[in-house]
Amino acid sequence: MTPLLLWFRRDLRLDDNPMLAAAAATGRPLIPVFVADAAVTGLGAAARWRMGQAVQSFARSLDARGLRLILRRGPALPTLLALAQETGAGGVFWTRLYEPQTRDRDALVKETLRSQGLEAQSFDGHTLVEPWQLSPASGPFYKVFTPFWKALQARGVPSPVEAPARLIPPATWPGSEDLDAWRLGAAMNRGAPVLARYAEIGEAAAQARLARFLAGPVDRYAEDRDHPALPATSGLSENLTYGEIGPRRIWHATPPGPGGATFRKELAWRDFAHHLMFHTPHLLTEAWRPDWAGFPWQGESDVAEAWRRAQTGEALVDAGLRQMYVTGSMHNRVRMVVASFLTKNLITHWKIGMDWFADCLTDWDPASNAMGWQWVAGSGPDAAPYFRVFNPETQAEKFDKTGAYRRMFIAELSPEPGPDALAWFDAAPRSWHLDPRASYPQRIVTPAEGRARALAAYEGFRAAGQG
DNA sequence: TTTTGAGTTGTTCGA
DNA sequence: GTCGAACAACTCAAA
Repeated sequence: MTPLLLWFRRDLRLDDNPMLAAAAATGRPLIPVFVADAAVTGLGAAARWRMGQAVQSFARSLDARGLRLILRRGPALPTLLALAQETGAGGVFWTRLYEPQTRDRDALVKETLRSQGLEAQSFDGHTLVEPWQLSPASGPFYKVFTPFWKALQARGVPSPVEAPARLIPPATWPGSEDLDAWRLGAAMNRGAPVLARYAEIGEAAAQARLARFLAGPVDRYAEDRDHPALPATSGLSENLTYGEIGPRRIWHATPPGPGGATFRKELAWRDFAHHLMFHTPHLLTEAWRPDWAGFPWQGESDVAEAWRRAQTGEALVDAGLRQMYVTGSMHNRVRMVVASFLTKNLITHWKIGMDWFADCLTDWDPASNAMGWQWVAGSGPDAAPYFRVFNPETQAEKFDKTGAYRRMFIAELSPEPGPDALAWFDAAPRSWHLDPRASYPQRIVTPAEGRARALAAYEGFRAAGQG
């Protein structure tokens, strides 16, 4: 009975973890390991900080079950091979992920381990269903959400598996590195203590979040989810990102009725993004529609910088960008508004916006973000038509009528700014020279100008016979 | 094989 | 204030 290495990546949970359940069922000693390779060190600042928190929390919950999380730095393959040698492990188990680089890495790991006589087994559980399990009769994968959604419901979502009752430790533990020495939060500078006020870290916190959502907000989810000042959403994307909770656990916990159904649909969107990324990996890096490759997006500019610094003078846009900088998250509706503003009103490349999201979001997920940005920009699957330009004023009037959300995050708009608005001045770089007493900036572009600019750009592109 | 209905999230304008 | 149409044309999925 040689030990098994459990290579944890984004499945940092005991519950609803098919890999862990399968490993426990073997009755063999288990050695959990987390490897900080380029997939970790290459994360954006906020996500890297948050990953460190997730790892720390998971290490504690393994401790409580008599196991340890062994930490190692370096490229995954040699690190795992060395650890297997060191511990006499007979194999490695892990939960599958679907980014192209990750798939390449994991395929090589699997092949190499097996060629050296070690077991290598991967498991599902990161998504509701595997990206290849749903397909239309007419082709290999879905390109439109609604048929995907119908097919998902028809197929059904596997039940979550319970946390294993018994986990067997090895006779001796290999050495582990020190998480603090990895300095995963280093790039956050002043932002880390601010983010820490908002983050809800670890499996227990994720379960509590789900329970809180199910105890109230879910019933009004369909009506309230678009209003960013309301506590109407689950906030679980942060935890799903690190696998602190499993999507199948969430799916099966939600009630029937319109609130639950609308919420499950959002979970299905997460799966749809993974489905698209799996079948068309260029979703992450290039215009998904090839005919959009030549669209005249602007690159870096003063207006792009003003957008990042939440100084566009458009209150709903700035509020969203400040919410993201301060809390590591942004309300879904506002994500669309800020993305539309950047890509359409400012004709700036969606990758510039996506890169900023990657740096700021604690719920950063490449599939969901690439799909979302390309959807807004018009270059993506099932994309918004070019004439669909969000008017930030109209959106604010519709979804933040009282201005509560805008005042919540913009100190200059409130005589007595609250803690969320002030937090931005604590978190943002000193080099931005921010002053809470300064007056709120003028608009860098009015909604009318922005709309005209966007429509003209798209019209020109179409007239040039490319769009 | 061909046909047909449908497609996350909007805005504006004019009746 | 409310409502429907226009804003394009195309691709996708399923019958």
